[in-house]
Amino acid sequence: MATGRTHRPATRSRGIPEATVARLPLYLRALTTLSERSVPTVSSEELAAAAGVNSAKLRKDFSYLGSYGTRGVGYDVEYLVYQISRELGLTQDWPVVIVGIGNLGAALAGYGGFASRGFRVAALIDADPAMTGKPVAGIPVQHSDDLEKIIAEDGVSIGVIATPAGVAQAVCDRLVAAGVTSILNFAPTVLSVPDGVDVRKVDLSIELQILAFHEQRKAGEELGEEAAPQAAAPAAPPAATRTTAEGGRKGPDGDVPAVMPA
Amino acid sequence: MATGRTHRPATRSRGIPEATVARLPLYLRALTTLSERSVPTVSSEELAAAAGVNSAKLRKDFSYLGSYGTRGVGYDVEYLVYQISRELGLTQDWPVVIVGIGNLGAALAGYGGFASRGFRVAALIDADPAMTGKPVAGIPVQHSDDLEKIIAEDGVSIGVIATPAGVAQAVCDRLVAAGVTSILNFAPTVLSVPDGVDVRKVDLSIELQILAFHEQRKAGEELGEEAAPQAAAPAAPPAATRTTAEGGRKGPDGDVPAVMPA
DNA sequence: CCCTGTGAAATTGTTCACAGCA
DNA sequence: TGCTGTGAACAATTTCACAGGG
Repeated sequence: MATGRTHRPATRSRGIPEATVARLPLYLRALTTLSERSVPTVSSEELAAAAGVNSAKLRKDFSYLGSYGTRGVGYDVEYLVYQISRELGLTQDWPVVIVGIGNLGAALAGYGGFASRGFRVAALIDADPAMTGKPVAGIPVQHSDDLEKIIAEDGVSIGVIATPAGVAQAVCDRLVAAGVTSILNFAPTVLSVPDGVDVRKVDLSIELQILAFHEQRKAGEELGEEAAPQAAAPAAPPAATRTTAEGGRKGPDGDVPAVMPA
Repeated sequence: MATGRTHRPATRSRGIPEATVARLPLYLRALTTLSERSVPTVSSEELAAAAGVNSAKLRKDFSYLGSYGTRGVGYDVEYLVYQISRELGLTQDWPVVIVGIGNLGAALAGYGGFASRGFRVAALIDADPAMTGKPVAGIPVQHSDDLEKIIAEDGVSIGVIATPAGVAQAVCDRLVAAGVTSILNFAPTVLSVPDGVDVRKVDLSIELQILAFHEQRKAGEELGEEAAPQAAAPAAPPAATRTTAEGGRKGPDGDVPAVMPA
């Protein structure tokens, strides 16, 4: 992902599959809920249901962490909460800076899920001088001139970018230069970072587009596909006439359910 | 994903791999940028770099859509923008409702990426009567009592949930009952929906936890793993003594780099 | 006998490498 | 000659199904 950074070259460390890592927080949340309800143990079936996955997958995932269950019984909730937390590194404190305190940055600053799981908002940073000193979610906003100093002083290694797309790469570069090695990017841009820096992206518009794709499919299945099969293709194909693409393989409707609107 | 809904039972439709669908918006964004700069054509190499993927993957992805490139030349930017937009269903208008107008909901309402790509914010809905009528991002907030009416009148099929976790399932149920078939969920809960309804989740805290995992790994590689290998496990393991898990397989440090702190 | 842990099979996704067209 | 399109090799992930401990 990101741009640099292949996978995890040498040092495959322990080798917990990435897909499993991505689900651990899900399990942890479900377990936390059970813990609050003082449920002592869960079966893989129950926990899987609560986390929205299937039980075989859950058991396989847990098998990468070790044998933490009891056959015939299930998993001890408290113990598992601890093990997963430790595996995820949540038993330690992670100071985080949020850069770009617009609506989104403010929402993130006030998001309970941050504080609850070992993450501490060390600083809110914004380039607008008018924001400086203004408290957001109880934390005073600092000016971006001090970014490097703040990161160094607090030993911040995780940065959240909630700025406009235009400045995201510049902010990213400064964060990385100052020592940040993990970035959560909300700006709709591809960030390029040196090897060793992790970037995760959250992109609202992409998620919606994926939904639209499936939504369109649903509509096309019920009826016989309609919704403007092709109003008017903006530019014609590359060079030559449309011949190639039209007959070449798929084209606008290669093998859709095909019913022909009218 | 979600809770119900297996994969896409019968009607495999055209069969564009899910992983490819998830990348199409990425390509589209890169292409749009090129289009704005009036670049006429791109090679798979260039486009891949702009989208942050490798070129073989990009070509393979495009091959599922059809043969839209020209050998020896590359892809026509405008034409490809159109083809991908159509494939994603962005050539039609998608009215969207956002439920829960807190900081996050407001950020979403004002997010440019929504309006720009065929998505139209049809309504903002909140349960707080004090919010009703108040304009957010230029759109007046409506009360959740009218949710069903709004959805029916505007023919909304995509809903965004930005409410507190506690009410997310209830909101989801109402949306689905009213006819919404795609949901983008920002609340930290697993939503359960009937078959045929798609749910995508965006979870800030999960992303951070994944970053923390990798961050921890990095720290553990440089030094010889430290950071409190296990301060004090909260509850002991299930029943019996720790024997099983400790010697059984992995336990707290099964095969970590192992250097022993002190 | 219930429920975990896990090999092995099935599926999905990625990368390679090159044939072939413009 | 340059770059797409794609079979085939490879890798990751999911699912099955069942051995085996409590």
